[in-house]
Amino acid sequence: MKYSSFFIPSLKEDPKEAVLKSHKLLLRAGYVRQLAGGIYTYLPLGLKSLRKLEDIIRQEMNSTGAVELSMPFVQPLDLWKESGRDEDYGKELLRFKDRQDRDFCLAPTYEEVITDLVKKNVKSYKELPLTLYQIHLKFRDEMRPRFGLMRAKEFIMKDAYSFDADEAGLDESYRKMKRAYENIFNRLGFNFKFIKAEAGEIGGNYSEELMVFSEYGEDTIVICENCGYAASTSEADSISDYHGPLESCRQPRMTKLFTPDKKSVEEVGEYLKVDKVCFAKTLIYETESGFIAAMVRGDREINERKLKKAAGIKNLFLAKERDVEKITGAPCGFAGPFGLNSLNLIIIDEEINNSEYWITGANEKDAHMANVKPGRDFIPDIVANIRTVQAGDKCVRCSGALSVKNAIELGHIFKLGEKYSSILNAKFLDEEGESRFFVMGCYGIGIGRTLQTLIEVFSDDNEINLPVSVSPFALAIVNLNVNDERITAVSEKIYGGLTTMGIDVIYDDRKLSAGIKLKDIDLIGIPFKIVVGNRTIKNNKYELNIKKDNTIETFDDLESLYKRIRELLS
RNA sequence: CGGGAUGUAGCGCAGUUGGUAGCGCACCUGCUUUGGGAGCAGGGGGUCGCAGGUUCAAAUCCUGUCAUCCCGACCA
Repeated sequence: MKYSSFFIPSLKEDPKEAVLKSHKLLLRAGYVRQLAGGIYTYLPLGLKSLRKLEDIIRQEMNSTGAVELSMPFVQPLDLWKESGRDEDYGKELLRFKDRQDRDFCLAPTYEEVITDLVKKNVKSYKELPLTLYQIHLKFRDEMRPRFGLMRAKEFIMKDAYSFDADEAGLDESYRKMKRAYENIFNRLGFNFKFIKAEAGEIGGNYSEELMVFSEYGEDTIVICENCGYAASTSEADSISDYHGPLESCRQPRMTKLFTPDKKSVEEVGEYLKVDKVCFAKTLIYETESGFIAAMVRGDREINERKLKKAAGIKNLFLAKERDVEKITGAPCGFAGPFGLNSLNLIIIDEEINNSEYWITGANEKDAHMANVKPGRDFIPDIVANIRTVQAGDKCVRCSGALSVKNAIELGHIFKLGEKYSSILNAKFLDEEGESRFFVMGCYGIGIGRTLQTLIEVFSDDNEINLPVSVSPFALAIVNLNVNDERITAVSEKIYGGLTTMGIDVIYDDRKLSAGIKLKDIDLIGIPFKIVVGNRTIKNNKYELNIKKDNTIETFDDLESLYKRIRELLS
């Protein structure tokens, strides 16, 4: 491909709408352009890269026996009403009407359509197991799309759906798919991990997320280097810590401390010169069944998901200031676990119960209470693990030190069981002639997000760096001076030679100064580069630049150059 | 949906107390250049996001609205 006839609108400066390195690079290198918030055009370069990524995924999917198809992006809303997800999905499901005034929606996912398809076309256990997949658009009307392709409203996904006769079959399909995912992400060179996850809107019995470690990931996950334990921060558990109480706090009754204008644990700790771990903080939450108080150690955060579960409630948010004042009789910042009005429940973290003599708020302006002892000074209704794991905590499995890392979710695999087949009444006949629901699984990979993550993880601030397998071109030839006949002759000879060899080459034949062309080629991320200029002619040697190692190899003749390239690309 | 920021040439930005809009890069023409974002000369390009209002006069002040981005909530 000649650069002059291709379309690569590269940008010299960072576009102001991008913050994330990978997002800036995608725009600067002419891979994508935004049309509206969360809606992108893939430019030729981005599309080439995307296709290569898709092919890797296709190969691995096909090798598990999965079969590709393509389902409609526009779907009748009736199907969603039937499954009940018309309501469940809420505003993320974009609805509209056709000219006949019939309701339709843009597909945020395809469980309904695939289940309907299989229901109508698969009748016997003899046709199972069956795994179907597709690679194409989904649309979710996100409240806040951001970071380029990382969280877009319209995005490309690989989604696969398995159909089995029973649970054992599902387990096998799931296992195969998980292995395919491992192959895919290993081929891409990612450092990743599967973690157990909440099933969310898709639902089902069991699911795992494929997380790739990256500083800028939107998710935080907890991992144990020692035993391999990994879980999302919202799920992770750690062994309760025990901090012995301060000697000075070991008193037979509570003692009031004067803490003028000191509200946060931070402020009070500094004022009293006491470590944050000696505090127990009390937070008031509003729930569907009234107000509750929750306590964790001063240096910790409450895990609201765990709190909901332990308290048996669904909705939870921090009480408004005015309500806190009503309940505690003091301004925000001085809440303690005793003498609380109109409160339904006090739930405390295990760590609070394990130790004694805490410092808490005194429910009085400018005062805190020391020597507070659970069971003596207040009676908790529930003791449970309601804290968020933090770095340094002890692993629940092996007591090793846990660390907390940011990660990006690139894949999610689910055991759905009979969730959709039962709702949509999708059945087959088993060996005994009995009618049974299909046992399903579903498996997704965010493709655009994966492409951007490759760039995020492997590139530096000014140059995209992609593995050869997904780079838009394998090799670039840069003609430094198209006005020089000798240089052009050599460039074109190499271009012809490599093209004949079937190598995906981009040849920069533009009438521009050398610097611009070199910068552009480096920016767009081509792994190998042959520069042809005066030096080539003078020395009668060919130069091959290997981007990954930042090295240059020189060759006396084209044969040895071609041989080396063939070697590098194999 | 709450909080915040920004909308001026293709891109990045400046524009003071209100007085008829500018810089860099890019673009076009010509010549000279070509191993890391070239030089000289000439040139084109704007409904200052949009709609109202105040004023003799609005990019500038006021009101509304739309868009984009960030934080949060939400979702995965």
